[in-house]
Amino acid sequence: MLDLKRLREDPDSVRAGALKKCFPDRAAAVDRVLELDARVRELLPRIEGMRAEQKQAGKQLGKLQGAEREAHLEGQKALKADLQALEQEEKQLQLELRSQLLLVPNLPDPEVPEGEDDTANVEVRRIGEAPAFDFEPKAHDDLALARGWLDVERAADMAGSRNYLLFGDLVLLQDAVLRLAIDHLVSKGFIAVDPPLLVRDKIMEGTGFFPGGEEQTYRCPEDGLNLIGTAEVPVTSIHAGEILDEAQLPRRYVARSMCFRREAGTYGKDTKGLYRVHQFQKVEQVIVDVADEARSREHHEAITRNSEEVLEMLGLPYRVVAVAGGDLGVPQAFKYDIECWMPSREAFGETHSASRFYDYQARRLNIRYRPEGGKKPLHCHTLNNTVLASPRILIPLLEVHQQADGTVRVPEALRPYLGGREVL
RNA sequence: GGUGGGAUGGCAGAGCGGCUGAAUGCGACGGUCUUGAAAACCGUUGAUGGGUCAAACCAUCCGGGGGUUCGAAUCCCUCUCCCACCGCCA
Repeated sequence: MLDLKRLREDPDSVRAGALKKCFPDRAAAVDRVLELDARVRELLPRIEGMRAEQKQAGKQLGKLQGAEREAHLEGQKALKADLQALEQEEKQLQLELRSQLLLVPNLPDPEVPEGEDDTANVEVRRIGEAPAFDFEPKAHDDLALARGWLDVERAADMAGSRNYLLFGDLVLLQDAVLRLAIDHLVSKGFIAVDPPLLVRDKIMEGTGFFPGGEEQTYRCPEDGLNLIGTAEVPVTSIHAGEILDEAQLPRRYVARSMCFRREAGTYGKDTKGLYRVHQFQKVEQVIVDVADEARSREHHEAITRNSEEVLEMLGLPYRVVAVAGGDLGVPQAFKYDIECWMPSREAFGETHSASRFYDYQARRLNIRYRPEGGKKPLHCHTLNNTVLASPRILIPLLEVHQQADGTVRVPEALRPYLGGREVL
């Protein structure tokens, strides 16, 4: 969430930010927050004054005896009743204030492209060439089906649409590519994490997915738990409520996890193949560091590069785009998507998403650090990026490296993970 | 699932219902000493909100929520988590 002080001092830019992100109703939350805040600030001094009085008088009461004590007691009881009424009102206001504040989106950075949706995204760079085939290339699912690597019909029978069964070498390939991704990040000093996949509501709220993302989430209300849609959620929350030493920062984590998404409201969209599915595996990188915008920006470039390096090792052509305001989520300040070339689509398809948040998530999760010199704790900055998500990455991997006979070339970097095999 | 014990400041760990925002130790920070460092010694050191140019000052916070009381870290209820043992089971 945003700093209430900042919102108080500069509501216009917060409102403008929400509009740039195409959240008009959330821009309205800004006004609700201001109104509630004003009422709290009017009420609070009165309550504090009364409490001070109660405290003082109470201390004297402890020393009094007899009739004097009785008289005093009456006054205290009356004060208590008045105070309780005001406190009740204040509590209500604070609850409402917080829930409205949670709705206010993070401010988009100035360089976020204007625009309503992903058609306004701006290409930053393009690496690699779309492959030219001297035969009729297959789509990944047709290829996989022909090789007995994929079955969507039986998967749908047991689990509904947008599910899949993978078999044989494709399973091994998937494992290889995920492991390559982890190893690459570990070699850069990231700490490998295996996080919980079911998390509490407040963790979903802390990372900015709730309120708003409930529809996209598989929920277990009996237990108050939710299946994560990305390891960003548990990993960013590792240090929730803590005050870290500056010397411990930055924290760099890389997590491999299963991810679950309901994909509500996407009926009929991307129904073919393995592009949009309900469960998938993802290797995700997360950084928690000091509250320094310049450093956040450096980290953002670095984590984007990390993922690009993996794509380059895999021999996949891709481009990086700066995501437009209307395509940004509530908590992000800026986001790069990496899109891989997918021959069957004759287009780039999103495979990665690198975001920086500044202190927006850290404020919600209350992740702080103590700056060198023992000064006041500050809220950290957080960032994250996909390293690799499968089965989506299998789309370009199969399609780009396919051969005329239906086999698939294994990129050199992957061979050690597949027993040295050059072709699948 | 059952029973018992526990949750206090960055960490460890005390705490008769009013004199406790909290002893003590560690750590951190500042200083003395030293060529420099270590050790030793002295001092400072919780968070949040309000307030102030900055202070002073005021309020709140002892796992979360609720209650008893004029007054709660301290008593009661409840939830969560941790630890131990029993039962059950991958």
